[in-house]
Amino acid sequence: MSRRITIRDVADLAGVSVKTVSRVLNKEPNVRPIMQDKVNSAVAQLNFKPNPQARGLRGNKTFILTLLYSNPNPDYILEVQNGAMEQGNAEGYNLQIFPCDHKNENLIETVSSFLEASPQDGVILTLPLSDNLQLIELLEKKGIPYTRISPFYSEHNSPSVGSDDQKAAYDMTKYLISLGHTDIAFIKGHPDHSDTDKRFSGYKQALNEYNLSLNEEIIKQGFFTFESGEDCARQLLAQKQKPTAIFASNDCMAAGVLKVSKQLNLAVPADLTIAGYDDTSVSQQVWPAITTVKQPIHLLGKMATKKLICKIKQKTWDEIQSIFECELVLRDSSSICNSTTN
Amino acid sequence: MSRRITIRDVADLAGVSVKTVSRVLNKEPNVRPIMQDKVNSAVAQLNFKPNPQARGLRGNKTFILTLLYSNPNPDYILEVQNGAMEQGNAEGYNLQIFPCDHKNENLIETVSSFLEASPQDGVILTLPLSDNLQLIELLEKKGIPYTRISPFYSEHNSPSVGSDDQKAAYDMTKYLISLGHTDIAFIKGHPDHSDTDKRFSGYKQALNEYNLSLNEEIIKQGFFTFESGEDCARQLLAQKQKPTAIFASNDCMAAGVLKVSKQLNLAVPADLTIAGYDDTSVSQQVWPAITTVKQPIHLLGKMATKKLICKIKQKTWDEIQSIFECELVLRDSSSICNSTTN
DNA sequence: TTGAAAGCGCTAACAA
DNA sequence: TTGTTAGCGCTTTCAA
Repeated sequence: MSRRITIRDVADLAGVSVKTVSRVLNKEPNVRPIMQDKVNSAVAQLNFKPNPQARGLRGNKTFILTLLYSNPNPDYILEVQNGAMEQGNAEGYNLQIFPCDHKNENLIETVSSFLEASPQDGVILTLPLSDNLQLIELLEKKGIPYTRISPFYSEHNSPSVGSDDQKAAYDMTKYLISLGHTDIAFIKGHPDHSDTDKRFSGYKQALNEYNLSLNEEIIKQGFFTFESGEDCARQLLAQKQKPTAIFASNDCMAAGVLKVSKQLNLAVPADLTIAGYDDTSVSQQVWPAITTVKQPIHLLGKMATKKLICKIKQKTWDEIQSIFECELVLRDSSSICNSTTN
Repeated sequence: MSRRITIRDVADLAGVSVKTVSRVLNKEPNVRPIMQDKVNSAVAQLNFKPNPQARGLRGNKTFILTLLYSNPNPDYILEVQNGAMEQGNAEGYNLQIFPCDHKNENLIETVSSFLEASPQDGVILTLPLSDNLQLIELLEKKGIPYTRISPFYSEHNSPSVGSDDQKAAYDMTKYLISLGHTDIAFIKGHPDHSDTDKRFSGYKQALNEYNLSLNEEIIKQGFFTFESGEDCARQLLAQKQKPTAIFASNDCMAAGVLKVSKQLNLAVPADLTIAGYDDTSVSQQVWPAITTVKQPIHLLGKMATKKLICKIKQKTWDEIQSIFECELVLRDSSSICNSTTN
């Protein structure tokens, strides 16, 4: 391994002072174009890359962003990671991850000690951490810039991005209604996730708009797990008047519903229409493939990172909260209602 | 935000020199216990955390490990990440991720420029990157310590960890044979992944041991994707003499097989036994749930990290390559062979 | 517009 | 065994 190229080497080669090189590298004003050219060509010639640690030490920066998450859905997390990476790298930041367990009693302590021990320029929070008030308080207290993905609470006036879950759930419900379904069951997500409420609201909104009454008997509390989907499906499909469609708040639970339907010899979609949410791989890999909602997860990761970097650089952004549209992905688990009662 | 606590504050409070504090922090020898106590209590009192950037700048270290991957399987990657995090954090390292695309023509350049721009102490490689000779050469040339997860090639004598894929595939095949199956089809994985060969070898080994002939007609080339599983299944199940069992090299493909079976009105497992590999979430969320092989992925991530840190610290490790056992996960997609021809 | 010098927080080399 | 000093590679301050 050869000796590291430093800013001094560049300065010597370009015949300028180190400060001038620094100015050019950091795009500071007040450098004559001639100087800039000299520096740039020296940089290129030596393939010089400034040492982030040295830059950080002096400027109290790290060029590291941390993604904090506690989410059992690998498809979701990986897509957020990819989006965050893409944007971060484009702007010269690296991405550090810190998976944690939101049910852990010592969460705050754990995160706090992590943040102290490993400095970073900013933090990205995903659900359900986005809504963890203690965590937000901690970040505020420490003065660490952060953005949140899909938060429910917006008191803190911190930048956030999200997708329009309510509208998507509304659209999906409307679609189910358009297929002729009137007994549309709903399986809610985990009460700790704020998504849960938004999706449920969209469902209610659509029913309301079409003058369908809200039937508490066909609204079940799930927990975003496959098993909870099964449980709810068993309850729903054991009722005298079975729903003709079940809208589950995520794909895992929808897959659970599909399993139970098959066990009960119900044909999907002929006897029962199923809809999920998230467009995770399982929704494509079961049969029939599940009709679902696709969130722009990659984009959320990207934009959260973009906003975070703006905040770090003290630049302003038009909107504190940006909401992106989801899209319906129609697959084979949904069809026109065949029920004789309708 | 208050001023950062530095080693000087600790030294002042403890009434010693900064070097003594440094010695205690780094567990260097030749410090009297009395001094150690003084320093430790000052550290605790001030809640002092050394600045990794400053330590790194001086010692040419970063305390950052990078996980390099290019793998379409989120369950796998996230589990590796978690394992690597767990071990890394325990030893004072942070984990940076760098997802890349192994099919990208500029992969080497991309990684190279990433490595130059963002210094780290070591790199962990997962498949298929573990077998990318150019990448390995790059790391060797730059003198960056690395470990590989599940590599096939071991020329480079670098530490690696892996699971015993051949044995697991052998065990699974033997299990299928024990159920009375003799026409056991095999769907191979992507030719770029070295896992593919190991799994196929295990299959062949078992057939051989039980004097079952290798029938090329029921061995198909898949690509680890759901669609390739479907394609292979369609070919296999269109043959005059259908296999009674299909062993797919991963769960995605097994899910594809399951879908096709259902489309063809074959009952699983009554008419067809299906086995997968990887124990990803999809294997549990389809119905019937798929019999599969569980790799100790979390452990692989952990051990790869542990070995990497040893290498960084120039400590030795007994074995250059550690192999861990997989386990069979028997679910509902496999049963005793009912075929009348047997 | 440019440069010299100081210093970010820590550790290595050396001195006491 | 302990302390002093220099310096890692960069940016900031201030002077030219």
